[in-house]
Amino acid sequence: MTVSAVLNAARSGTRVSEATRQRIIEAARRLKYRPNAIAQGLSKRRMNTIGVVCITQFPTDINMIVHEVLNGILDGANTWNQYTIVCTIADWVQEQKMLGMCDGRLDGLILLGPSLSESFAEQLYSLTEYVSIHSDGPVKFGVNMDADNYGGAQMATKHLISLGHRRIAHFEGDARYHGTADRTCGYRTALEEAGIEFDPSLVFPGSFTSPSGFEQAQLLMDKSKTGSMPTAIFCASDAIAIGALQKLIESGFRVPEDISITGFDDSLISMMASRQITTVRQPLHKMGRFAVEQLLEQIDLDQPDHSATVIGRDRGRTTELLLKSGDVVTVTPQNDLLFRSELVLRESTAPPKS
Amino acid sequence: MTVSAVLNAARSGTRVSEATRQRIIEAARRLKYRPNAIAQGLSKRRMNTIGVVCITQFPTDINMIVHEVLNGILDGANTWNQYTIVCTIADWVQEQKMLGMCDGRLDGLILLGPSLSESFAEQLYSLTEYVSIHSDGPVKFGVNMDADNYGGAQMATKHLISLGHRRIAHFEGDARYHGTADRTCGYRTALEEAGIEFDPSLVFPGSFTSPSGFEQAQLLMDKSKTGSMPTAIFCASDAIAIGALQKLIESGFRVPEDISITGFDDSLISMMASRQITTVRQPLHKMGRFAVEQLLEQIDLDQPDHSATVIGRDRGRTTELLLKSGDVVTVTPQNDLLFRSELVLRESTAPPKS
DNA sequence: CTGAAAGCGCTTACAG
DNA sequence: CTGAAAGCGCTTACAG
Repeated sequence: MTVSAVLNAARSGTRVSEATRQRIIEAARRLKYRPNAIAQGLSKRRMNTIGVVCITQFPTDINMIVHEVLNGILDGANTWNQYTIVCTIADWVQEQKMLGMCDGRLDGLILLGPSLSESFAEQLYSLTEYVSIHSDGPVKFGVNMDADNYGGAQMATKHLISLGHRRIAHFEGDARYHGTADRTCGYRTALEEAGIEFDPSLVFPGSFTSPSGFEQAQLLMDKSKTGSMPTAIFCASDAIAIGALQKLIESGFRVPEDISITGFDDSLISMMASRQITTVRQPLHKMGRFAVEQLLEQIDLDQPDHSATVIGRDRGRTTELLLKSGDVVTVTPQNDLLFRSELVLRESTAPPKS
Repeated sequence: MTVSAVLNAARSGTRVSEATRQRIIEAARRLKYRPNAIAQGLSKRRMNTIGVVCITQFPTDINMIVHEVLNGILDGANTWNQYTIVCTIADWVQEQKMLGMCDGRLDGLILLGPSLSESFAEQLYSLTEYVSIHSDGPVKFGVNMDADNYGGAQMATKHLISLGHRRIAHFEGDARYHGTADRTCGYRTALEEAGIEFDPSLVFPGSFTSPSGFEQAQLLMDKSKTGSMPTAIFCASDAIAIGALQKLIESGFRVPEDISITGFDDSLISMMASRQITTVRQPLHKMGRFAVEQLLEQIDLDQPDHSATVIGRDRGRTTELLLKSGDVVTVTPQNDLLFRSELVLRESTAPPKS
């Protein structure tokens, strides 16, 4: 008991005489004593470990989003002295694997891009605290973080309009992700605000990959054989933009001279395409970092220092929070935390050819 | 005891009557019993967890190497039913953090691109088993994995020579990494085998980043103002190649028409440059996967199935192993495991102009 | 100020 | 075949 009290200097509940304290410290040094975290964990029911679950990243996938968020999480884990167990699953249907992790080895879970049924969400919540980022849909029993997809899409589209574009296509991402609809919605709003009629035939469904962008560009060109091509495309991800860019350049279009392209994400890949992509920045690193803070707060409910303060309300429907990091997030009625998006101007957009 | 025997079906040491077994299974189901991994770990001194240590990946870094290896490790962990604790450090001088992880929570460590002093290697080894990938130097008390840097560099250079190039520059990576010298050596051997005199003034030191490649290209052009430019560059990494490519294109050179460029790694970024980069493939995913197998074998020394069989020896200096995965690796006298490199032809190389 | 005792939830000889 | 007992290495009331 005395040894425990001395070595966990933090717990200063008990008072120990200086002589005993020194004797213990000296003995510990001499014996090279190293506390066993498993025994501590068993006793304290706290491992200072968070779990991260994400879909297996295929080696051929250029999508860096998950890794950028993961970097943020690892960064947050470092500053909050937490260990991180990273677990990849092939599919969100592998629910047993997630339940299996909750066997005492971790204190909470961060889910990256999950797709959870409500019943599973409840089951998981009975075992552990969790938060998610980029959830497919509303997340029950936990907080979900995302970028402001609506606002970001609106900004990107407005930017194209301000350059003089009137016919602007939209290449969508995976339909199951609810951010996809938000982005389409933001695009549509920007058009309508500018008095441009929304044309559903300019919206192309797809997925968040560059092959998808490639195909969507092909479809767009096929469709435009009879009429005229749009002068700009708002792509729902950087990967889509890169696929579209490649296809269009192959087909003899110049970007941005003949056609402007914007992406979404500001993933690292947006810098590396043959034309650097104008895009909407999601603060992926910050989102990962904050997920750790948020999760820790859910775990230690007693912890007094809230990571955010309310700074505004919008007709009671959304709430603006100021995070300790200085970032502002919006809480939606569905309890999603939305991080501000930001337009990043690069080479792939320009005014249309007169 | 009986419950334990029944629930760990694996341990069939003790025989239990079918009636008791059913009673136990039924009770477990009814109570939703879930074994506590921490208690198991405390008792068995095995957490089925491996630790991975790597340097913090900065958000702005396009270097995907660590993530590709990590994907391989996570893949291997999945197939071998291990959990993975990922820990980033700012610098390999943060030795306390690595020692601190070895508190019972993990059974072994994989170090990614470490730079260890011999004394620290010994200290670490006293606490846990470990393996490393891309170590800066020879690794004591553990196995290090790497690609065949010498052979890969030789292949890349030979390829350029076979296209007709005679003046070939080499942009080196970080000098502290011992693969750098191997690559320069392979480059030199290829030249000499082709009867081309090695010209030290064509070798440019640097680091494995695209800004480095950018600078090295600048230096090369500065140097060549008086004489003539080489017609090809063998870059020690894809990131270097991408930086060089960008600088050269900016400066009015066409790639590969005016100058050929090869990279090294076959990182995902090599596909995404404005000209797809001809490069040397390191099997990063496989290396990560195998690191898990190798580590597990070191941990469970009793485990009978060796992951490799000896298939050849070279004058007693190196040994060829055939892995269960079908891959062939070479064991060097320093006990490094070298994976075969492979030339990947893409757009950035072509015969010189006449 | 100090330490005996119980408990965290398992596993593993060992005795019946 | 079955279960009492000790042990894994800590922490935490609690009694002195």
